[in-house]
Amino acid sequence: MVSEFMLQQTPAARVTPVWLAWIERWPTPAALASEPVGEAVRAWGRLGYPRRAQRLHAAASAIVQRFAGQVPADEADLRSLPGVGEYTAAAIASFAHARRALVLDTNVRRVLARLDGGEAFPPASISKTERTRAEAWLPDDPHAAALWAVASMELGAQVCIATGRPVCGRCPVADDCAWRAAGYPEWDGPERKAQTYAGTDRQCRGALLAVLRDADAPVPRAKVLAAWRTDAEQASRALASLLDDGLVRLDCAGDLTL
DNA sequence: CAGACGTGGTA
DNA sequence: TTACCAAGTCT
Repeated sequence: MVSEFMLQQTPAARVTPVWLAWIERWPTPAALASEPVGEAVRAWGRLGYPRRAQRLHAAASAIVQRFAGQVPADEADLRSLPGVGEYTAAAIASFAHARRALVLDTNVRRVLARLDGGEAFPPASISKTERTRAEAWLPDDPHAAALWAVASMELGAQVCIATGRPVCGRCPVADDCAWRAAGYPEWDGPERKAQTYAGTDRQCRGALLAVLRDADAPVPRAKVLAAWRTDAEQASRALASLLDDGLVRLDCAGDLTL
């Protein structure tokens, strides 16, 4: 569950060291839930999207309170936890509990779009067609389904990759691939819009939060805002949103902490 | 359903 | 150097 949270939109290579330290420090949901959420945000380091740390901490608390400290195996129960969406619930049910679940991440979606759909990429948002298609591939036996889930995801991550040319020479189903058979037609769907970052509120929030993550004591407001000199108004607004999100808190002296 | 939400690696 | 994007979730 911890790894799945960390892997949401974050490459595995960057997750590994943080995950190792996290699991050693907090081996159980109860261990994590017993510490302040700010410690989770700090331990999250530079993985990005720090609200995931906040949600993981909240999920741990919910597991202690509602599931006797045990990570649930049922998808609906998993979905009731903060930060656990369609993908993560299926992944935990499948990988951790060997349940039959539709694990449809960006890798599997791409594999099926090519293998079955004959297109270079899946649509921007997950469609009914994709779920139906994926369901048809999923074996009935739970253990076989769980194996299919890891295998299809890994195939997408290592072989049927998003960037550059796929490594079809190492693909076990290359001969069955509709996209390959069609001669690798270019993606003709809507432009995949580049995500901007420089100068955004996201970058600003990250800069402010980094100050608090690296500090071992509460920091005066002015000192936090000084981490974003380019636009004082933006910094002020970003800090307000961080406070609003609960990622940053005000101590009794008026200083800021995680 | 589009847009917000971090960060860093690769081509 | 810019552009893309990486095991998504929430609003």
